[in-house]
Amino acid sequence: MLVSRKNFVFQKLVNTLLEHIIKNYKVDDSLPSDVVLANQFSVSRTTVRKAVEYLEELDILVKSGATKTLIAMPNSEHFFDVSKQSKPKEKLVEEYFLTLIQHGKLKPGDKFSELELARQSDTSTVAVREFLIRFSRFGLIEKNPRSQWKMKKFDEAFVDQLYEIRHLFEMHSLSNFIQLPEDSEYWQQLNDLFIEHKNLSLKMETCYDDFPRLDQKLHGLLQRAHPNQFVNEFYDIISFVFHYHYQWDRSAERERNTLAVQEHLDFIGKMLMKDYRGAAVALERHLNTAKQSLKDTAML
Amino acid sequence: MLVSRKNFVFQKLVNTLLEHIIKNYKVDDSLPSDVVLANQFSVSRTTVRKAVEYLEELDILVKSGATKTLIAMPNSEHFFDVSKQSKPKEKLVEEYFLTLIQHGKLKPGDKFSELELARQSDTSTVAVREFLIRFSRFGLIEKNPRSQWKMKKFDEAFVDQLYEIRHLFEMHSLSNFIQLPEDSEYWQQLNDLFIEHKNLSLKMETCYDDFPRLDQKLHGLLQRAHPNQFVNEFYDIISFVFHYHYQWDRSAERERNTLAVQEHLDFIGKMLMKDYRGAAVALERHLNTAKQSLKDTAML
DNA sequence: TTGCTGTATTTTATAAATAAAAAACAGTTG
DNA sequence: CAACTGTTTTTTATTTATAAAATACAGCAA
Repeated sequence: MLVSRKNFVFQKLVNTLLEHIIKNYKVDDSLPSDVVLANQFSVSRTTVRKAVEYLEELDILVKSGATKTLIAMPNSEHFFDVSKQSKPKEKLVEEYFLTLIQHGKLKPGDKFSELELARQSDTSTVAVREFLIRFSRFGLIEKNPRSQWKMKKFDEAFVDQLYEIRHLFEMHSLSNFIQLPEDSEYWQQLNDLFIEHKNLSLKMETCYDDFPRLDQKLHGLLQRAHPNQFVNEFYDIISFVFHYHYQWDRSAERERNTLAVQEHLDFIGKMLMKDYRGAAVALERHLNTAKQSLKDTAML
Repeated sequence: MLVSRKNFVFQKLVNTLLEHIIKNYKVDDSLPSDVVLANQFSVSRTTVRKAVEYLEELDILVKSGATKTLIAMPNSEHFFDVSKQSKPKEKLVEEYFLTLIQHGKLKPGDKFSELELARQSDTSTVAVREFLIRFSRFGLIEKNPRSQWKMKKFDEAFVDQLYEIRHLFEMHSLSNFIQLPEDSEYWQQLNDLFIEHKNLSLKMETCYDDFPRLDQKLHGLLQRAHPNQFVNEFYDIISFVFHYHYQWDRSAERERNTLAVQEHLDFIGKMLMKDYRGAAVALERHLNTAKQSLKDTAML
């Protein structure tokens, strides 16, 4: 099972090179130098050379000194079958791990082993380890040396602290947004978003699961208007925790989202009317609802 | 050079066990069961067994079935020499890496290799890798697959965003502190801290490098009064970045700290007088000074 | 010079092997 | 049956080996 040690970068380069040739060259044309190709496709020259060598073997081009002359157009046979190539390790682990969580196989307090994860997700322990270290910044898992990883229990203090920061950040974003000049493009975008919310609220019966997208969009807009990498990173945590807990309790999802859309509408509406105080109150109410509903779900 | 693969946990347990015996037992006493010992010293029973076996070899105790009888008191010869045991890998890497940074060997924009770091710090690439991943949450390093790590360049936007959050958090901490009941112990602690600042300000000529400790203490106090893990983590970043940049420019350190102490005094003083507005203004001023001085140093 | 090729060296990613430690299992005894 | 011991199985930590890719070096030609 040496699949993962295969020369991915090489194969991918060959494929892009073939495509590139088909699109931009014809027989008898000559290709740019190694260095140019390496820069163009963001790989090292070593890889370019190997790929060119390979194309020579395929009788697609001939190389003599500095010139690479195209002698035949590539066809579909020449491409590497990339479909069977599994995704990047990191993605594999992540997907598998999140699936476990979403299916409730890993609940707060549970322990799990790196080795097991590696086997199940068809990756190496190293990949697993690196993912878990990265993931641990969400504050949902922890480990002691020589001992297994453990899902942290999710106590009320955690939720309170999380929402305390969220409150702080969103109020801050709000106050920044309000100060945007009248002719800023973001006001238009906010208006569009208001309409999107309005539309969704009309067909809430069927499309209630479309809300998270809008929620994401609203946050994205506020972030673009006044970017801050720390706020952004924090929001990753928020939205993960959010998913983490709602994934296995969809019971009240429609009601939850219906309410949330209404609160968003209220909030955005007040903003559009430049009613800062009103918007702040609406936001406050929204955050409180969200916090409470998270608690209700998580602390059963 | 198999040093690092040695049985650290085992040796440490033997030593603590010997100490424990000297302190609490005498010849002919019998020791508790494996399980009890394992729990008491937070190791697995496997390790306890190996340690007990080892003590038997040393003729310190005899085991027959369930009873472990002490037959001789341990002496200093029996202890493992723990001094030659290098610290935990993680610490080693961390120290070496931070030293590099502090000596200006790694400046923004520089690249460095895991292998090199592993060699220099006398650890494995795995340990290095794990440290770097963990460290990357500070946002000071980054890497692309198959490529080396790189010190991020430290632009003005980063400082602005950092201080934007700091501003938000510290104002929040302030407003929380002000709301503490009159008889809260924290007011007393704040008062003590005020006096400490006052004392330091008198001998600033010589003890100016004592300021960071007080700064840390002030933050610690605010955090204890109203704990929030996210704020805390963020402050780690702040203080790291702070060190990262001042370490190689101590030129104006005394003036910087003298000013900072004055600003702290102003700030704490206003708090003690319950002058919320005044304290907020003082804090604002302090943060601006800090930000500006960081920029002056970092953006040379 | 500059920009290229060919070759050699380094480094990262990955696998496989193994020691140390933890955890699970199976009896035994009071 | 509860608590223990002796034994076996798993798991983590660490090292070593190697393929893939990136980088550095040396020399050549315009």
